[in-house]
Amino acid sequence: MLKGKETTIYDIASQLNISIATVSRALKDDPVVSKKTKKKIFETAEKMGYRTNYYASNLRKQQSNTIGFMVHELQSNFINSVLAGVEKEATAAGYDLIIAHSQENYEREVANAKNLFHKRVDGLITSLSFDTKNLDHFRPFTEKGVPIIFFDRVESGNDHPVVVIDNYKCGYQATRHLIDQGCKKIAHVTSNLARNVYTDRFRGYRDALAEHDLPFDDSLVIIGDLSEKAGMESARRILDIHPRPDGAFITNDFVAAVCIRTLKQFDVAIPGDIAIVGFNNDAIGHLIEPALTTINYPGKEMGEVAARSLVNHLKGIGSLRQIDRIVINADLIVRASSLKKVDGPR
Amino acid sequence: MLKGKETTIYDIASQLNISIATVSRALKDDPVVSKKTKKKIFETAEKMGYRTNYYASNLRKQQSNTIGFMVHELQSNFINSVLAGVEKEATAAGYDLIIAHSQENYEREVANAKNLFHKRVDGLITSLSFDTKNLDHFRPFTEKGVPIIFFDRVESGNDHPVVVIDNYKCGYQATRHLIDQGCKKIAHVTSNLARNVYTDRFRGYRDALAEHDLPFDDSLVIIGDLSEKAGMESARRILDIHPRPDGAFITNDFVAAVCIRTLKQFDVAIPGDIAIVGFNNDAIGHLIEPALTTINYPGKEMGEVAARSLVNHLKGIGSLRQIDRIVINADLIVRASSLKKVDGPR
DNA sequence: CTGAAAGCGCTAACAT
DNA sequence: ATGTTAGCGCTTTCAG
Repeated sequence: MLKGKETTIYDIASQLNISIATVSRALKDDPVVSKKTKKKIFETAEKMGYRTNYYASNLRKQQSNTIGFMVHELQSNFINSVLAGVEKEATAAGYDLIIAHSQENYEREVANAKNLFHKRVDGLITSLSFDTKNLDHFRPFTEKGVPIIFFDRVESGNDHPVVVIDNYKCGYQATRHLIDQGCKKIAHVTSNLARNVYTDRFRGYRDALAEHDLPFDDSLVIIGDLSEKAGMESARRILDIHPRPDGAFITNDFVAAVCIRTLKQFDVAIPGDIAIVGFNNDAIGHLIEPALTTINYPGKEMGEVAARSLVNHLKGIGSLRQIDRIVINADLIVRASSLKKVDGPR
Repeated sequence: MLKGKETTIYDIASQLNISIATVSRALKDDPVVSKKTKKKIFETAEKMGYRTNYYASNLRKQQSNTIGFMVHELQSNFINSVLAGVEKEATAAGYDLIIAHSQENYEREVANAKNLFHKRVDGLITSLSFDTKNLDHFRPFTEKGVPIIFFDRVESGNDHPVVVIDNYKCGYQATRHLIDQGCKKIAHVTSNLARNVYTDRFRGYRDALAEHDLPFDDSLVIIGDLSEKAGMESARRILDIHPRPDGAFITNDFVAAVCIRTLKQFDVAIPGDIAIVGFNNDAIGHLIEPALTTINYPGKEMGEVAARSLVNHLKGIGSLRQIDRIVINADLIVRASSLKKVDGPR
């Protein structure tokens, strides 16, 4: 970016003996410029290797054409699906993306938010960290009127639109499915119950139990982070329960996969002894054995919807102000790991 | 970004009755400004809710503080590890990231390159698409002196530094390991042999065979893309070979996992009938059964190294000019899927 | 140590 | 349909 003088609209203008205003207009395809001059301008721009200086343009226009994407973790299948969706829509609409990840850490999230604010993103798409306590760090955005869309892990009761799935329903469905399969004692392996996604799934689990006259038992709820270690520990915790549960609803496919592996090592038959339902529909789900029953959580669609809504708002096509939440479809995918009644494939 | 007037250095200056130059200097912690004025300036900046206008700053300084990250695919474990590494280093050094993905498509890659060039990235980190034919679209960068670092999928014989693993050695190691396990007929499931990563692994495979007096047989080389469908087809191709291979080196863990699943469905014992080695060390590897022997391809480290090298070059600490390639360590991880001689863990 | 002033490249209101 | 011009907010000589 340093070598060789950059061509500017001044260069094009003087080359063609016209004014910079005309060049500027032509370059943005303003219909007010005649076809002929436009053509000349485009040609010489091309010839002279002109490239727009977005810094000058943004400075002048007072907008950044940039969307911030701040998430708790980048190395996650789900988040990456979302990112792919966001990237697709944002690029299509001519927006850049600045990404920041908080490594599940509140302090870092605050720092990232500050940074994105200073970078003057036009809008923000974000999912909260594990231990995010409050939303104060988003206040500057609100004050400047920078729209924020939360997805997946969201905080209830704020003014920002939210893109989510119906976690309650999914939790209910998953548990209900296990009950339908004849499970009487269903463990629930999950994560930080302060986060909406997990509370809602938990409520679904509880209500499904209640509606089918199964007792809720606190000791069946196993909480951990989403690590492999936590998965193995959860499996051991399940093994320590007597009598042993005959079903488990695990709110993360990776953890479910680790659990299944560990349980099998202890000669527990899946689904025979314990039927298992995961969550997310990661690729691992149908590669492990038995194939994992799970909830399909369509990240890419979620990203597309979030980005599209944000972009439309920014462009003045429709507003986010009227929107409280957008709920994306998510469904149960039944595979072998939960099928007690019918024989699974193979 | 529109609501409420932004505070500028002018506001701070007039508030404090000093010049904007001093404010500007203080804000970047220029040692030439006295401690006292600096303190005052920081305080009122904070109080007035000042935020740097990077567009003005970049315009003035003629640099973007932005790094482009252009890859063939965003929904890939490997790429995401790399991205995580790049993001970490770039953020630490105060650079923004613009990401673009080409969906394995040459035309889109060309368009993305053009876009990033126009966005004036200070440097570019990229991995080529499946069918990228030439590097012409990178010429503008070269001409302007914008440094490019290629990783993973690279084109040989260009002037840009490259961050890779020793694919040849890894291919050799993987094959050698299978030979050590007693395999006599080893299939090779891989992808587009025009891409360095796959050619090099292929050469390693061939040479390992040759060195151990095993004949090379063209019909044992199975080429496909990296999809699930391709994985299943590859497995069927293997099954169609008579006599059946007793080993397979598959250059992608996901494809390997699909192959294993499919082979098992046809009652082929892994590793008993066919020993298998994958590539990448994705998480699936140790969740499937048997656990997958693979090559650990450390994406995050690769991203970190690439970004750090680029950043250092941009900051003038060390230059990329002297560097042709940086080779990251990658090693064989032996798990059950290839262990014919010893019994694997369960 | 501080200030004055020029100018980075562009947009848009206002002319013509 | 085209031109003139005033900034957008910052950095950086050059002067003091």
